[in-house]
Order: sequence, then C-alpha cells, then structure tokens
Amino acid sequence: MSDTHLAIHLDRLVRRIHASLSARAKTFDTDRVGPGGAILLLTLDEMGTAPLHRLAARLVRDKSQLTREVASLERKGMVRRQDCATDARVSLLSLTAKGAALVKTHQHALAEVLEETLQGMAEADKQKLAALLQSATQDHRAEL
Amino acid sequence: MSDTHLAIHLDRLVRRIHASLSARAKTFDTDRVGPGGAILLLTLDEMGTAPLHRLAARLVRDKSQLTREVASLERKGMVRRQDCATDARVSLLSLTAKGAALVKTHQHALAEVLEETLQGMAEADKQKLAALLQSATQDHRAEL
DNA sequence: ACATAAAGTTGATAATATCAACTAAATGGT
DNA sequence: ACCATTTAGTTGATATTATCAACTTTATGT
Repeated sequence: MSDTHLAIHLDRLVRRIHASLSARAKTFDTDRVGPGGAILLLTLDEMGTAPLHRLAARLVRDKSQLTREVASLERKGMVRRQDCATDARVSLLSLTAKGAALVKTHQHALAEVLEETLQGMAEADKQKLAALLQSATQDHRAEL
Repeated sequence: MSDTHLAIHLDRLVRRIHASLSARAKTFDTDRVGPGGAILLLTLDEMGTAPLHRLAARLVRDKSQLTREVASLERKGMVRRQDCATDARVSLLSLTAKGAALVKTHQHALAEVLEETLQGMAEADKQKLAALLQSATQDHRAEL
C-alpha cells in the first residue's frame, strides 16, 4: 500500500502551524499582511530582487493572485517595484526597509510557533526534517 | 537565525502536491469531492468510525466547516452517520462502501502524484520524511 | 436542580484560489 | 524587417475554503 501518509501528515502539520500562527496573529501581524503576505515577504527576502513571475513560481501560486497580493503589500509600503532595464514587461520586486523589518518580526513569530508546534521532536530530527523538506522542494526544473 | 525554512519549504511542498493533484483531478476526482473532501475521506478511513469533533481535531479544521463538508459527502453517498448510543449529541461518521472505494481511487492518484512530485528523492529519504512528518504531528495532547 | 461545558449546526463574512480573457512587450524564425 | 508565437503582468468573474459568533440540544459535575 502506498504512502499517502506523507501527504496526510503534511497537511496536518501545515494546518497546525497555521492555526498556531493565526491564534497569536494579533501579537505580531500588526500590519495585517496575513499568512499569504507573510510568506511572500519571507520568500522575497531570500530572493533579494525578483520579477513577479519568478516569485509566483517559487511560491507555487497563480500569477494573478500574486499581482493582487503584491499590490496590497505595496500599498502598505512593504514591497517596492522597479522597472527592469532589459525587459519592459517585467517589474522587479524587492523589500523596502519597512518590509525587511517586518520580515524579521515574522521570522521571530514563526520560529516561536515552530518551536511550540514541534516541541516533542528532538532538535536533530527537526533539522533533518527541514533538510528533507528542502530537498523535496528542490530542483523541479531549472527555476532558480 | 531561526529555521523558518522548515515552514517555507513545507508550504511549497504542499502547494506542489496540491497543484499536481488538481491538474489531474479530472482523471480521478469524478465525484468532485475536492481536496478537502478527499483528505477527509482518507482520514476517516484510517479512523474507522469517529464523531465529527474528533475528525475535526484530526484534520485541524473548524467544526462548522466539517459539518458542511460531511453533509456534502453524505449527499454523495460517501459517508454515513449513525446516532451514538451513549451520547445523543454526537453522530458517528463512517465511510460507506462507495466511500471506501473512492478512498482507494484517491490513494492511488495521490500516490502517483507523490511519486512524481518527489522524484529526485531517494526512496529511503521519502520514508524518512514520512516518518518525521508523522512524528511531528504526533501527540499534541491526548487526541487520539 | 442548576450552572457550565461540549457537540453540532447555521449564518454572515472574509480570505484565497481558479481560470479565462486581454494588453504590451519580447523572441524566433524566415 | 515581418509576422506568428510566447511571455509578463493585469483584470474580472466566480468558486472554494476559512473564520467566527450565535444558537440548540444534550451531557456533566457539584
């Protein structure tokens, strides 16, 4: 029999984390960027500067959705767009100072939630888990 | 700095799987139970018979949502409810034969998608990942 | 018997996702 | 250089899912 277990537990874990986060959201999500906005910012933080479609590919979200989310974050002063010199179609996204500061806050909160959610796991196992998850989401054809 | 990586990769992996699944949904989700319905059925399959609130706890979803989802699956003949002998408030949920058959179908499809999504990972790593995910979602206070 | 909590439902609303159509700009051949 | 085809991004309409409070009915503890 096949391992659908992996998917089931994956879903549970994500929901646990999400629940924990939104439970204490009032504490740290003062700008109300929401979970979607938060992960966008965290991802943009690790990408530095990126066109929207690349960010969409990373986040595995529809471009149209990203358009709106980015617009919202832009209005809040978290994200900045600048025209691309070599391609007039793309607008390059990057964090503002305010956005970068917010990332720190969210990283902190997320770390706490993870700590709480995964209390029970040995530190080594957590690291192993993180590593395996990373390797699971690696490659997938070129998209750096 | 803290490992928010775990959460980020978790999100990506879930979205990849979800995207893969919905891409080929027409192939196997003939009853249109959707991802939410599917995971509910899979979970109920592993629980056997369970009251709604227990299922909700397992799935980490709101009871109100489960009420509606279960109602929908009931209309489709996948889930059955029976009154609890010892507590008139609870209705016990279980799969119908049709529901159990559907579970098989979805397990199959899900296994294929996982295979595809995680191609690149060694078999041993997949198993390790599954095990770690399971341990990550274990316990959490009593709720069997 | 009474207060309190639990199980489930309903309603209203918010947040996200999906998908097709469309504009503008780039690319690739011929 | 020209035209067909892609690609980046946006917009609109709609579906799906999540959230939260209020409420009914039944159980529990004292």
